[in-house]
Amino acid sequence: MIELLIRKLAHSAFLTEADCTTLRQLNLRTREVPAQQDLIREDDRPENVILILSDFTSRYKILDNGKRQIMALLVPGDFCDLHVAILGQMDHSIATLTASHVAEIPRGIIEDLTNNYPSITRALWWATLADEGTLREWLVNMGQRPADQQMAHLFCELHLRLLIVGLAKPSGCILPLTQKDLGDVLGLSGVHVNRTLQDLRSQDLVDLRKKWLQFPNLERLRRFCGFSPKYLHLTPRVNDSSSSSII
Amino acid sequence: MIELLIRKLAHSAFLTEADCTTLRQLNLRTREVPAQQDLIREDDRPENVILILSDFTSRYKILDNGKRQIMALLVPGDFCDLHVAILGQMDHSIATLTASHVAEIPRGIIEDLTNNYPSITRALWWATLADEGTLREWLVNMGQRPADQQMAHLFCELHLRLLIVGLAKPSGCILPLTQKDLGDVLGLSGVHVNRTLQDLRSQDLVDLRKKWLQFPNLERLRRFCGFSPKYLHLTPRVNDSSSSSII
DNA sequence: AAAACACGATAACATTTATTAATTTCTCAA
DNA sequence: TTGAGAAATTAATAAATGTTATCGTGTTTT
Repeated sequence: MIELLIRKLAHSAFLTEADCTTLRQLNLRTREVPAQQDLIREDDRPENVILILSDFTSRYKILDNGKRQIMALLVPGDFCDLHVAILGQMDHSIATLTASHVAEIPRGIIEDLTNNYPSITRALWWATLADEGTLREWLVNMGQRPADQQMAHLFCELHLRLLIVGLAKPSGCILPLTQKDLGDVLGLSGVHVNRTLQDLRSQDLVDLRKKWLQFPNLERLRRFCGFSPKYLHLTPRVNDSSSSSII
Repeated sequence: MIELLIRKLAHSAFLTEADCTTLRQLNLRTREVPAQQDLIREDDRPENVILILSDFTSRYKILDNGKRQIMALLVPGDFCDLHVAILGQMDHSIATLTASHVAEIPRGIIEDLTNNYPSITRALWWATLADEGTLREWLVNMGQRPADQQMAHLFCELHLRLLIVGLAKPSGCILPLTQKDLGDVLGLSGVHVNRTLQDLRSQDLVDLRKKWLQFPNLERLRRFCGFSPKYLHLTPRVNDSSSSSII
């Protein structure tokens, strides 16, 4: 299971073979969490760091008026709360969208890693900073792109992030969100998500059915929404022919 | 000038008196930058860390279609790029909005601080993480709040951030942005910014004229937009009566 | 002082997106 | 297998926001 994390961090340009060995020796206890369950709640002071191992998880906030904004989608290999250690208190919640497997890593293990393995530390930093880049890109997406391009952009991003951890095909990937969930990610109503999805489909850009996202023509899709993955800060790995062509 | 930074970091709950002394001994070289000038450009690999000393600066991205999204407003006491050291390459640009004073801090000084002063290090971490919280809140703002509340929320945030560094009055603060700039922050057209501003004014919530933001009734404004500053992670300072009531 | 220019205000109109509600399809549990 | 609930679809209408264009005001430049 830790392989997911290794595959992801391999794109940071910092991880060495020795680091991989170190990580593989970690003994992770995994557990299954039902759908729509909070992993961490606003105001919590989490003691452990949670690593997502399967399915999708969301950072979200719910406003006084009952509206929900999803601020991040976490996919396998992502950490929930690597950064909260210092802050102490969560200013938002994290919940599964579907039933998921997660690992809880005691904070002590993380501290040991950051104290003794500088390149792993740098890789973890990199992961946090890539998350930040993603957050900024979502803001750009929401502020400046029309609904269809915005949605297409999100799909391109998720597809690439899943490719990196070996969980997508070149032609498509899973998308276990309801249209309402998607709306809460994009800041759109569920009805408009539906309309937009059909619009993308009619343009032969995206075909979403039964939680599977299919891209008839990925290149065209990326051009359509101006997707440029620079903000994910991926470093192509030299010794992996399959991933060198992804980006 | 470093006092600005100290005042800000004092809200992190980590800074000691000794830290303040350490910071005061830094010898900063400041320079003035004209309006609308890039401090850092996309793809740069900045060698120094830039600290804002006066006026407002923006993180932004420009899309293929020419639209600009401002992803952050930096106010005096904020760092531009504390985090890019590891990432290496900027995925966005930073530009002044009006003529500004900034200090360039050699990376070596930052490294010295983080190597030898753990509580300063934690305070710098805190600043980065508060930035992240702000970014998330902007996303919530854009996705779920109508234009008037969204704008009011931005004003409440800026006012509080300026209060912290001693640059605002309880009743208002400076806002050196054009309506177009505001639109690029909020994801609204310039025309709609104008409409919304008048709307807020007619509700006696905000009065913006000549770059000065006046709040006839701050409490009502905060209630109007559901402003809750938890996401800024401010720790009230015990020995400062003026700031303890701000939050 | 005059000219050029940026900014703000206003209006008319177009477009996008939200809301509500009704209907169908799908999924999952009994 | 069936029934109940969730999710997706569709349509009609309303509301929010964008676009374009014009005009006035103030500011900077010459």
